[in-house]
Amino acid sequence: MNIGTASERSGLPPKTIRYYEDIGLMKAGRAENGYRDYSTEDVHRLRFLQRSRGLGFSVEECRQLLSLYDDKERESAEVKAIAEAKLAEIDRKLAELAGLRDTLQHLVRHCHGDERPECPIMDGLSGDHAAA
Amino acid sequence: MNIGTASERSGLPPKTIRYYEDIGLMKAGRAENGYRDYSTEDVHRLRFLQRSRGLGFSVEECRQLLSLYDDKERESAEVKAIAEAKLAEIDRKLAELAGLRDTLQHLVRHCHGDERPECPIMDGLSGDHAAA
DNA sequence: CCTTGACCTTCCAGTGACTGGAAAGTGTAG
DNA sequence: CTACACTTTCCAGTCACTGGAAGGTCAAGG
Repeated sequence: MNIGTASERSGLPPKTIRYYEDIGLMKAGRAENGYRDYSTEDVHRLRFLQRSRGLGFSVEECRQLLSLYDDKERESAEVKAIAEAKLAEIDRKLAELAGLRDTLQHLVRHCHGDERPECPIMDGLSGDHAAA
Repeated sequence: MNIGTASERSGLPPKTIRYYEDIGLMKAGRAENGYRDYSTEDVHRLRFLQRSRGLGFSVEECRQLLSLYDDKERESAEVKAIAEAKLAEIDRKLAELAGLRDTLQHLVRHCHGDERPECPIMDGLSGDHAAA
C-alpha cells in the first residue's frame, strides 16, 4: 500500500513517516514505480510508533522499544523498566505543571481585570517574592 | 553590571540573555569596552522574562506581556485575558498528561516484569484497542 | 611587565521532531 | 488528453535555546 493509505491507517502524517525512515526508525519497501510500499505489519509498526510517541516516549526511546518489540526473546522486565522510568518522568511533569497552574490561577484570581492599570499578575511576574 | 552578574541575579544563562537580545526581546546598553551593561531595572525585566517563561508563556507571549509591563497606561483586563488563555492551555495539557499517565500506569501494572517475553506493555502499544 | 585564567565578544552550527514548500515524476478518472 | 491527486527528493524553517570556536578584555599573582 502507498504512503497515504499507511498514513491513514497508522494516524501518522506522510511527512512524519518519511522522516522516521530518514532517521532509520522505520524503513519501507519500494514498489516498481519508486513509491514506498507498506505491508500490514509495517502499519502495525507505524501504529506502535504513533502510540509510543503519543504516550510521551522520545524518538530514541521508541527506537529502543521497537527493537524490543522485534526481539521475540526479550524480557518483559526490560520493557517495564523503560515504561516505569517514563511514568516517573510524566509524574514529575504533572507536578510541575500543576504548580504552574496554581501560581497562574492565584495571579488571575487576584486581578480585578478592569480598565485600571494595576495588575497583580504583572506584580507577580516582576516581583521578587515566590512564583514558579 | 556585566552579563555574568545579570545572569546570576535574573536566573537566566548568559547565552539566553544574548539570545533574547538577538530576537529583540531585551536590549542592553554597552560599556566602553563593548561589554553589555545591565541596570537594576534591566535585571527586573530579565527576571520578569525568566518567570514568564517558567510559567509556560511562549517568547511571543512574553513579548506581549513585556510591552504591557512597560505600558503604564495598560488595562489589567488585557493582561488577565492573556493569563486566562494560558491557564486554559495549561489545564488542557494537564488533562492530556494525566490521560497518558493512566494509560501507561495501567500498562505497567499489568506487566509481570520478569524474564519472560510476554509483555502487556508491548501489547498495549501495538494493539488496536484503546490507549491515548 | 608578563602571564594566567576568568570573563566578555561575535558568529556559526546543532538540537528534537517534525512541517512547509518547490520541482518533478506517476497514476487515474472523465 | 487533460486535470488533478498522489508520490518522490531536497532544502529550509520552526522553537527556544545551547555548544563551541576564535578572539578581545580585565584583575590578580609572580
